[in-house]
Amino acid sequence: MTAQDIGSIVHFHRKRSGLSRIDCAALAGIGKTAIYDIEHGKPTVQLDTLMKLLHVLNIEMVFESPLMKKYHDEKGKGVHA
Amino acid sequence: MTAQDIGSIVHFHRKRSGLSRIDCAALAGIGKTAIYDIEHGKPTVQLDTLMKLLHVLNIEMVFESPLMKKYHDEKGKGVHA
DNA sequence: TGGTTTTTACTGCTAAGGCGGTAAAACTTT
DNA sequence: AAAGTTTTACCGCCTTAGCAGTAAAAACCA
Repeated sequence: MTAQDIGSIVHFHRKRSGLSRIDCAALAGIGKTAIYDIEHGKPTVQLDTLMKLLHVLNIEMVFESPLMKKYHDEKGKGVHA
Repeated sequence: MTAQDIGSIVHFHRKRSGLSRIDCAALAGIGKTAIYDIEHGKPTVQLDTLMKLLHVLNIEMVFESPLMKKYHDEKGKGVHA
C-alpha cells in the first residue's frame, strides 16, 4: 500500500459519491488542497487529515500482521461477547 | 481505527521485535521522536513516516469499504493470472 | 456550440511536524 | 545495590503541510 494507491482509492470513492473536491472537503472538515494532494499520492499528508477524508467516504483503515491476533488477544482481555 | 489504536499496535509490535526506539527509528529511517509521537497517538504524524515504521514492523495497512471490490475489479482490469 | 462545473496548478501565509540533543525517570541486569 | 539501558519529556531549529484565493485548462451537459 503506497500513498499513490491510497490516492487512487480515495479518488474512486469520491467520484462514486458524486462529490466535488470542494464539497467533499467541507464535509470532511479539511481543505480542498488536501484532497488534491492526497489523490495525487502525496506521501507527507497527515494522518488525521487522511482519516477525516476516509471517514466521509466510508473507507476503513485496517492493520494486518502475523502478530495482530496476539495483539487482540492480549489487548482484548475480558472481551467475550 | 484511531491514532491511539495505531500507537498501541505499533508499540506492541516493536516490543515483540525487541527493538529500542533508537534502533527501530534507525531501521525505519525516521527519528526517535516520531516513534514516541506515534506510539502516543499523535494524530498529525505524516503518512510516510508511519508507513516506514509499519514496514519495519511488518504491519500492513489495508483499506476496506463496500466499494473496494468494485474498485479492484475496475482497476485490476486485465489481471487474471 | 456555449455556459457551467470541476480540476489542475500555482501563490503566500501561518502553524506545526520531524529532527537531534539532552537530562531525568523508569526499568533491567548483573 | 550499582551499572547499564530504555523511555519520557522537554528544547530550538528548519522545513513544510494545510489553507484560501486565484486563474487557466479540462470535462461536462444542455
